[in-house]
Amino acid sequence: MYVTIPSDITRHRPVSPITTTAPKSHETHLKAESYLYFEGDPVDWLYQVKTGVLRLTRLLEDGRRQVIAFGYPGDIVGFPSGGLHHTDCDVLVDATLQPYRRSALESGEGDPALHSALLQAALSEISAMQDHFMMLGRKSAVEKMASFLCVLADRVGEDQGDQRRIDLPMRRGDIADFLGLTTETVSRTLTQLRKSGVIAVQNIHTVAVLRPEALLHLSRGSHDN
Amino acid sequence: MYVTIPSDITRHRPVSPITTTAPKSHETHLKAESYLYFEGDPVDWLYQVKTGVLRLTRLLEDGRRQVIAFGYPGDIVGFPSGGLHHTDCDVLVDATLQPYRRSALESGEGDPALHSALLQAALSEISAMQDHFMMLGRKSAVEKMASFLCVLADRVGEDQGDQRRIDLPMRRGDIADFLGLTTETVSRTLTQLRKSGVIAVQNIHTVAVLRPEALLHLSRGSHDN
DNA sequence: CGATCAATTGATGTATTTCAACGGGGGTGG
DNA sequence: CCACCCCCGTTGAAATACATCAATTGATCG
Repeated sequence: MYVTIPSDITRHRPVSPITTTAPKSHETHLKAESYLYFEGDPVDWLYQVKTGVLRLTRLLEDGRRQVIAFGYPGDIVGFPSGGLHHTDCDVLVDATLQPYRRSALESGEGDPALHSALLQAALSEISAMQDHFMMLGRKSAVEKMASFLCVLADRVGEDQGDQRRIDLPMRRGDIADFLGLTTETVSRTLTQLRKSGVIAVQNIHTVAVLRPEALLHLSRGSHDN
Repeated sequence: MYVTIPSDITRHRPVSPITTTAPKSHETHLKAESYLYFEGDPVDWLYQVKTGVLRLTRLLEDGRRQVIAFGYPGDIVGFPSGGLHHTDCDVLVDATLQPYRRSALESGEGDPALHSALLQAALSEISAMQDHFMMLGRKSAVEKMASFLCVLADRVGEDQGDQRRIDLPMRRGDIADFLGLTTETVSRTLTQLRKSGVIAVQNIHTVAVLRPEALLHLSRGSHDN
């Protein structure tokens, strides 16, 4: 999951379960805290997230970290480059994964539909990452947080009465490393959004969106509230 | 071209001319200032840059801009998502392009080798963009500029005596929008690098790397110098 | 040669980081 | 079962990197 530009045009990229002849039997279950793969590992499988949440990270020698993406249901993780993984990937929330052979993407012999679906997923990935560039490079802290919450609300928010509830299984530091901020700034920005009545923080891992339009405006940088 | 992490392992991703049966006759020539495609255009062709430099940009409603990438020889541009282009692309330096049908990537009928090469290019793209995330989200201005110059020196630098000459055909504002900075900061950072003897600015569009190791250290954030 | 636009440099402002202290929630061990 | 502890999140105060605003220089072109 990347922070794409909220726009009614680019709406909802196909979070489709890849429909294919693949047998459901091979589904993999992983517990929180466990690692799916490490940077440098050879890629044998790609995975589509069915349930749960993954975290893809990249580390700098001096300890600085970038959370590349969160893996939410529908996302496909593990695209190889030079046959290798280029991030670490671990599990934030117990997850169910549908594995696909790397060869299904790269050679595609066997199941053309699957091959095509994986290819399209890779291409969507590129596009989504481009949006994410814009966010990392050009947006302020509030805009980043608002954008992040918008995307989450849209993708995995759950209706609760008339407001939308968002679960944040990751830690503040993960959000920070995802958005290019510090934990302190993430925290401050959340309280700021809370105090301005845009969201409510029900507990550390749950926020509710009280004024969706306001949140969207903030994500776009409309400072005219 | 993205700002990848300079590492002796990840060295030089295959900037290979796609070797295939494709006839050279179809090469396209484009003059500087001209546009190759716009955001929203349907994708019919992908292009491998043979000579020249392209600029891929994405615009925000309020005018903020992100330069997604520069297209240097070896790079492939125009990966579709949902069949559409998601950036604008125009020409910085007169360019020669080798076009490939979108179908060569997506259906691959006809030329399996070409299909595979384009797919691998897309996958490298994802990996390179992940490195770029790290740069945008976690690096300081000096680190960004140093990284940028390192990558350029490595990819398109030309030996000049014992130092390496880099051509910067783009404007300062382009570099800024690429690295998530302002033109002023780009300018100041360049003079800072110049005054510290790491580079020499021969003219607005040409810098020479005087101390490559120092530049590399700076790009990594080694502040002990 | 003057006009124009980009790049540089300076002065000032500010958003975010950094450093530091505090508090709360959850788990563990006594 | 309670107490303690540890980690994480929050909040505050101070520092700073970068942006913003503004003026000057420098290049390019008719």
